[in-house]
Amino acid sequence: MSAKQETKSLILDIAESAVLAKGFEATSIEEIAAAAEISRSGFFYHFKDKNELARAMIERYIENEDKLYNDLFDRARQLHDDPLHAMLIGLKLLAELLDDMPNGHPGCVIASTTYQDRLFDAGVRELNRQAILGWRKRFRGMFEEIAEAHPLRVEVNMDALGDMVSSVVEGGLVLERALGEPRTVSSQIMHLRTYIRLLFLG
Amino acid sequence: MSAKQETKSLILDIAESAVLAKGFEATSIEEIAAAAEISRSGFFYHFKDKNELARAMIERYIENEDKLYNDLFDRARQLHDDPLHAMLIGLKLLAELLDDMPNGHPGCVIASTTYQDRLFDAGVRELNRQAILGWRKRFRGMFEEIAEAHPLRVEVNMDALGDMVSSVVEGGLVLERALGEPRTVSSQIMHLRTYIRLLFLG
DNA sequence: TGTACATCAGTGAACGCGCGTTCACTGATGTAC
DNA sequence: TGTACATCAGTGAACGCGCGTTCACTGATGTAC
Repeated sequence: MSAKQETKSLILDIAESAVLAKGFEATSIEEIAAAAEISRSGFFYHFKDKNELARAMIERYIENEDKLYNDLFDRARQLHDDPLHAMLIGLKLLAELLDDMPNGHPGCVIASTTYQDRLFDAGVRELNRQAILGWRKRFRGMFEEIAEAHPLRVEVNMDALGDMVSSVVEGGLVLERALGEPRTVSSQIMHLRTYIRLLFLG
Repeated sequence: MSAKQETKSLILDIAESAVLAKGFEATSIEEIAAAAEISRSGFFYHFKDKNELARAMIERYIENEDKLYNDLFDRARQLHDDPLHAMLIGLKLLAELLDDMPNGHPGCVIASTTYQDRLFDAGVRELNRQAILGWRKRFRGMFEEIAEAHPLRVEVNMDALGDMVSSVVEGGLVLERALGEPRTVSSQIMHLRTYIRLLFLG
């Protein structure tokens, strides 16, 4: 990575953690620049305005999460041939990964920006929407594959079942932050895991 | 309600919907005052500063939610004697209530302020924490009562099960806002309902 | 290898604007006698 | 019932500050010949 891209990436790191702590509007370019050890005008060499920072930050967050899910469920699939057990292993790995974060998970950029969406243009809102829809599609596909091997014991809404993974993570993160209890998200994921097991195995 | 309290309540209504749309920092006293048809200094007759507005807004939100849960699960209990079926009815009523909101649920004040918690003092953060702990206690108690009549078929973390109601609502609201699909939260609640049924009845 | 020029990754000062908050004041309503 | 005073629910002007953004400029590094 070039020096330029390292600075840009540093700016995005700083911005992300500040936005998760205070929200986008309350995060000033001054404080980001200071933390990155450049001047305020140096910031504008990397981003033409604050909205472009938001877009870059969200795009990067979505890419990182996608990669995390890819790696994690690929690995789970290598550990077990059956799609249901691979899913159960994947959820356990996800719970462990979230537990291993020293100060708890810092929060989700999508949740934060969604709760401030009138600050952003339609492009940013569409980015968030597509991210959630992408995860719905990913997990819905996995659940459909599971249902072929293990017929569902009750009728359920498959889109909503696909959404459930994102929903449990988002809900768990809100509670984890509000409570200050580090293992909150992972406990919620373990309940989701129990639900999946009961749904397909009884 | 006195004219004074009506104005105060109007200010809180306006502030709540603005905060849910843009976040607290981006919501100016000027815009709140304008919408309430008073002057900026008129606002300060009702609240000594912006932080006091936040506290009042959050306190009122928690009281309203508590009352909603009280009414809803009291009514469910009147409809069925068995605590499990009362819970299942309560969750169905909750899902219907959320579906009946014309433009989708506007979002949760606790989630919004929790994702901006560095803006507020420790008192406000403690308020949010106690709200979540209160709901944990409420639902954990209900699940324990259910477990006496219907022994659990798998071992689960009861605190996390109590948290699940809040978590599903919070997660569903994030998705509902991000997607712009009105029935998202209620679908998640229906999955929670199926889980509860499977957990206690199989 | 030396030199001229271009590009890169910024700096520093200045801008106009909107923000939260204060303060002296005010007209309408309520209360005491 | 009339009047004096107090309280209520605000107003309007002013304040200092920090914000996002612009712009002319700069020293270090890269490239062409």
